[in-house]
Amino acid sequence: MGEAAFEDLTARARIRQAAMAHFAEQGFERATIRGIAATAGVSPGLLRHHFGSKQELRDAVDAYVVQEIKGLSDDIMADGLRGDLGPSILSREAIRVFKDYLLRALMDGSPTIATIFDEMIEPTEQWLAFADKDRTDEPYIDRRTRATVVAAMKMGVMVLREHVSRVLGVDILSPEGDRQLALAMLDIYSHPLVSPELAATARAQIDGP
Amino acid sequence: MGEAAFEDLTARARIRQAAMAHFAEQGFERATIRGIAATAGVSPGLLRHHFGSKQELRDAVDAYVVQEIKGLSDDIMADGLRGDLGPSILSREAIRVFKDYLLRALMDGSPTIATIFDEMIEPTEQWLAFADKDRTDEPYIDRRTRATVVAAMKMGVMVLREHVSRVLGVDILSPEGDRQLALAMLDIYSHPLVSPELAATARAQIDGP
DNA sequence: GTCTATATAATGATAGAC
DNA sequence: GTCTATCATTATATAGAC
Repeated sequence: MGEAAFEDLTARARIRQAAMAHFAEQGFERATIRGIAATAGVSPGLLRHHFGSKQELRDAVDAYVVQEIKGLSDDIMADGLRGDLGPSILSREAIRVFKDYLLRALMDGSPTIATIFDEMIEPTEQWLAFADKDRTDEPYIDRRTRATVVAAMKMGVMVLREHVSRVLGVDILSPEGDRQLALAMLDIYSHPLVSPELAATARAQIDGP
Repeated sequence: MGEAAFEDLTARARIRQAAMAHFAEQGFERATIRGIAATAGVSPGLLRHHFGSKQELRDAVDAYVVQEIKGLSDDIMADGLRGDLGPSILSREAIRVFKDYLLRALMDGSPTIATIFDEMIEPTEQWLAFADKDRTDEPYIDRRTRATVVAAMKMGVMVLREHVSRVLGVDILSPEGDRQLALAMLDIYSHPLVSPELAATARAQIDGP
């Protein structure tokens, strides 16, 4: 799905696509049925005919996005929704809409979309298990907790992409920005940001009082 | 500011406080003038009298929040809005509202609030400068870029706090959740997540093709 | 399946009295 | 400074024609 020409889609699919774009760009509240219908090239009435209400339309889009995202490889999931996808059924532009929608929905608190975050934990945990092999000391915090935080860190950068892009002077969703971000994350992940001594001090401070 | 009893505040201040809470919880769009007025215990008309319009009210709250946040120590800034504040003019609950508002505004794209993110970069850069002393290899990416990403990572965890809290089973804004989060971040920061060899391979993959 | 037209509700904005 | 009452707009929801 997603590669067919917009005009070739059924009205129902066009409405869904248009809704996804509008919700992603403007958020659920600001997006209007009229605006979505206009983009889809249909009347507001037809929107109701197919989806019932704005909320139900949102639910439908949520379910669709979850279904499509879960169809993507675990690679992408583990990568925190950033990184090259290579050959995919989804065009690059379509991917961007999915990302945007997902990030927006994550903050709007959609229960359906929340499962996506949950499913990012597992691969991250496996990644940490691999990294833990090189450790000499025992982790003070269980792996699942650390995996959750790491997953949130990776996704959080995307959520704040507007600000990251502004400071860096390059859109991190562009090829060049994506490359810079990947290199920066790689560098950060492969080097400690806090020395063992400092960590011990800070830990004592947290646990102590 | 912020410690005075709500009822003791002037109507104007109560409106501002109520608006901050409503905007933070529901976002700018969903929040209503009537709702804010009700929380503030005033009429919708008085809201207009003092602030002119909903947008101007938002601008006023933005400016107020920026002013208050910037009054806090650089420690907190560098800490990415998490960590203990110790003795402060702001009560713990008030801090939470500030955090919530800030995080929401960061995503709603307020230019005024954006400056807060920008000012987090500098202390993060200094932190990285300190960490870089322990490095043997030369960073592939300039410090400012890495600082921006690290700052976004830290803040991103807070932005996604709803999901992090759900997975961990504890509100990361609660004392216990805050503690767990601090320990997890400390552990993550003080250990490489990617080995040098793997990093080199990945880097070649990014830069190569 | 698709449209037009209308009803209903909510909201931001406004005017004017006290 | 503060309120009540009202306007004008907009958006969703609905009904019914084609």
